[in-house]
Amino acid sequence: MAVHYNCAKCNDRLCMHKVPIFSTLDKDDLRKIMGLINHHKYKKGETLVFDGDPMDSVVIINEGSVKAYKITADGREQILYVFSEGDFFGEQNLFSGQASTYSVEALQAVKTCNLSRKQFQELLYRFPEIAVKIIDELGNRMTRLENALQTIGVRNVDNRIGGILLEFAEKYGTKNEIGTIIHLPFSREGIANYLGVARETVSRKFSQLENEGVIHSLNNKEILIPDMGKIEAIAGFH
Amino acid sequence: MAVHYNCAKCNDRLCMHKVPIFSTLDKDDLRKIMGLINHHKYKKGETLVFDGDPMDSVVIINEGSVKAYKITADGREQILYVFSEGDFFGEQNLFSGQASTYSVEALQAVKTCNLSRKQFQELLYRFPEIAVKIIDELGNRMTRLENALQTIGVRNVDNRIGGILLEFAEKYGTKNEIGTIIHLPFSREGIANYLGVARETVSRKFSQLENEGVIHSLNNKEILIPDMGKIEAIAGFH
DNA sequence: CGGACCATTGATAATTGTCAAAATTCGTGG
DNA sequence: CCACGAATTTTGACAATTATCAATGGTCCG
Repeated sequence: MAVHYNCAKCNDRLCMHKVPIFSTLDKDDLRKIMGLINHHKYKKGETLVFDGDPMDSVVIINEGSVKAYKITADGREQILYVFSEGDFFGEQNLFSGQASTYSVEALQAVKTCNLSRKQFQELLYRFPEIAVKIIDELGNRMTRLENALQTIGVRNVDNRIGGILLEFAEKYGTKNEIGTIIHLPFSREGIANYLGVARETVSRKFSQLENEGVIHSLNNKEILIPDMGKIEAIAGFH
Repeated sequence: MAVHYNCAKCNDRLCMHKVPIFSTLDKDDLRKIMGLINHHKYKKGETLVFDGDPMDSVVIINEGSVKAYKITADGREQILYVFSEGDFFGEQNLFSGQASTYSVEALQAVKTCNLSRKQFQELLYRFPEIAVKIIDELGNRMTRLENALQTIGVRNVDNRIGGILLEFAEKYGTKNEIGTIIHLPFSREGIANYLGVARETVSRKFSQLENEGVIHSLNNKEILIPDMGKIEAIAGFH
C-alpha cells in the first residue's frame, strides 16, 4: 500500500526545483511551500488514483513515472498520458470538485509531492504567476492530446508507431555516435494501449522495422534508432 | 472574405452574456470590455484560422459554429472540436506566443468577438476570476479530448457512432414526445472526419441503425432517436 | 535454474477502407 | 413552387488491414 512519510532529507533539490510550475518562485517562497507538501511513495504497479475517485489534491511526480488511463466497458485500456518527473495531475478537479476522469498507476517505483486542494488554491491566489504557468502547461498538454487524437484518428498504424517513437525519443531518448537509444516507458502491451491497437500488431510492426534496419531492439525496454530521419518519414512527416 | 465591422446594435445580449468566461462580471465591467472587442463575420466554408498562423487574439463564437481540424501529410482531415455559441479558442497561444496548432472553418454563417492578446492579458490581471473560469473550461475541454481519444483509440466503430450521437444529442438535440431530434452540425463526411473513419462506413452504420429502428433519418442533417437508451447501449455504456 | 511473465509468430476471421456506380438530397433560378 | 444540375449520400463488390486465437520462444528475477 501507499506509504505516507515526511521525508527528512527532502531538501530544495527534491520536489520543488524540478517542477516547472514553481520555477518562477524564489528560494524563500519555495521553502514556505515545502511545508505544505505531503509525500507519498508507491511501488511499481500500484494505483495512485482510480477513475471516479474524488480528487482532493494535486499530485506532482517527483521520481519515477506513471500512466493515466481509462478502461472501456469491454475491458480495453486506453492510455492517455505518461507523467514523469515534474509533471502533475489532479488540477482539473480542484475547481469543479469533480471526480477523477482516469486511473493512474505507477510504471516504476514512484515518489510524489501532494498539495491539498485548499493549499493549492491559496497558492494560486498568493502567486498568480503559478496560474499562468498552469494555463500554459495545460495548453501544452492539450496540444499533445490533439496530436494524439490526430495520430490515432487517422488510423494508419505505421504512422502511429512512428509517432510514438518520435515522442519517446524526445522524452526518454539519449543520443550518441551510433544513434538514439530510447528507453521505453512501458511494455509492448502498454504501447499497444497507448496507440489503440492490439499487442500483437505492435510486435509485428516492430519486427518489420527491425528487418528493414530502421530500429534495433537491445532488449524489451530499449531500442536503438540509427537514423531518426527514417522514423520521421514513417510517422508521416514528409 | 472576412468582413470586419463595428456593430451598432451590439448590445449586452450579444457577445458577452453568452460567454461563460465572462459570466461572473457585472454589467459595468461588461460594458467596459465591450469596447475592446472587435467583431468579425464569416460565411459558411470560410477559414477563420489556418494551422500554423500566428495567433494574436482570442476568438469567441457569438453566432454559428466552426470546426477545428488538422490535416495529415496524406491529406486526411481529423476534426478536433466543434465550437459553438459561447465557446472560444486561441487562448493557448496567448502566453507562449505559439502559432495555431489547427485550422478553423465556419460550418455556417458565423459571427465572432475578438479580443487581442494584449487586451485579453490585461483582462486576466484585472479580473482574476476569469483565469479561474478559463482553467475550468480548459479542464472540461481536456476531459472531452480524453474521452475522444478513448473512443477513437478503442476503435470499435459502433461505439464511436453511439458516442457521437450521445454527444450531439446533448449539444444539439431537442426532446419531444416521440423522441430526441438531433440537428447534426456537419455532413456525413464531417462525422467521418470527427470519428476517424471513412465516409462510407458512417453511411453503412447509419443505414444499419435505421434498419434496426434505432434511428430515423429525417434528412441529411436531422435524425430522430426514439429511445436514447439504445444509443447508450451502442456507445458501450452497459 | 526455474517459473512467471512478456513477446513473437502463424493462421484465420472480422472489420473497415477503397473504388465505382446509382440514388438521393439540396439549392438555385426560372 | 417546380425543375434541373450539382453535390452529397448510399450501396455493392472487393481488397487491405488489423484483431483474434493459439502456440512457441525469450527474458527477467528471485
